[in-house]
Amino acid sequence: MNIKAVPPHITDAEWEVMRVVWANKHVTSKEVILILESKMNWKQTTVKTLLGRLVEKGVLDTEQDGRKYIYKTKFEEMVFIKDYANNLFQRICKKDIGHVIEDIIKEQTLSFNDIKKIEETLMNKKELAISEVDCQCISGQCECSLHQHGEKPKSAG
Amino acid sequence: MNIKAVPPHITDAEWEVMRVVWANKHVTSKEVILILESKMNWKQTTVKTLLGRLVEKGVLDTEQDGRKYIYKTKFEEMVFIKDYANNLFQRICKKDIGHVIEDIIKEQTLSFNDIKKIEETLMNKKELAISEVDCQCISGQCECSLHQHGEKPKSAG
DNA sequence: AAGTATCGTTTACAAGCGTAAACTTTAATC
DNA sequence: GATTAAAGTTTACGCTTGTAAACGATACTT
Repeated sequence: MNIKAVPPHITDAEWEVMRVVWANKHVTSKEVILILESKMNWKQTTVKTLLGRLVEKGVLDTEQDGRKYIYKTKFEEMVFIKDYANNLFQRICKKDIGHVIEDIIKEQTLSFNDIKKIEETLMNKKELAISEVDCQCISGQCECSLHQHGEKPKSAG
Repeated sequence: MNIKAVPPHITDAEWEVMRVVWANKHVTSKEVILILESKMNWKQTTVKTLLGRLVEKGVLDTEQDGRKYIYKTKFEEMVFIKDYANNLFQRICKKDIGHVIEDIIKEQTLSFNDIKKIEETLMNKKELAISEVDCQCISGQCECSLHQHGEKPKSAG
């Protein structure tokens, strides 16, 4: 019964470090320091602090190798990405999700192949589609309650 | 030359308050307090503090009405949603954006109509599609640099 | 063996955030 | 006009985050 584990929360600075860990199967602090030094302009100890916090939080595992550590992630990047995305969709009225997805598509750069893949995903999604998404906001936190039939008001002028 | 203004950063707690402001054209602190009291279990002053900080940050405008204020937003909800979404896409390799969008679609609940709209958006997007998205990561922060032709490695086993 | 370069660990410290008590002002009521 | 209730303002306080300096332990060098 694989409970979909919500990963620990990581901060922006920690995310930068994690990208290095994800891109390389395993890393040492030195490697992370070198990779991030120009992008982030961090002192060495800053990276070390962040690695330490990530270990504390249970995001990274360490394996000793002489006097140094090899750091490995315990969570795939996608877990954090999904968490971040879910976080966004939890802040909005469920009825608006489709609209937000449209907006994302308009905003981001996509290749022909990306589009093809998304189209396929959408085709499959039709099987699971419903006729109307249920707004799950509390009254007063979205506009749905202000009118009858679930549709959001277009121009409440 | 409408510069796309990045809105001030608002915190999670502030976002809860903003949802009330967005849902109602304008609100008083009392209204916000009433609307959020059961969901958030906040004391009255907590809401007042948050409203105060939002005004400080320039997210809300006030208009005095006797001894009380009428609060109005200076930014539409969509501005913050877009900002949040962009924030996500800035943390990942550009080549993965399509994949993440697919994932979002799989994960979220959508109506037939949502799907239809997204399909239309995708159709239009084809005009702007490119043959290959350029990874904009620095070397060491994504896997693209580990091989030749832009395609991400499937299973680097 | 002594010196030095490298790792990791501890401590630091200001700003931001969640959450609220205490205080002040002002409008409404008796 | 004095009292009270309702708004806003000030102060608070512990935790998190970004960013590091200082310190201690250890491995390589001479």
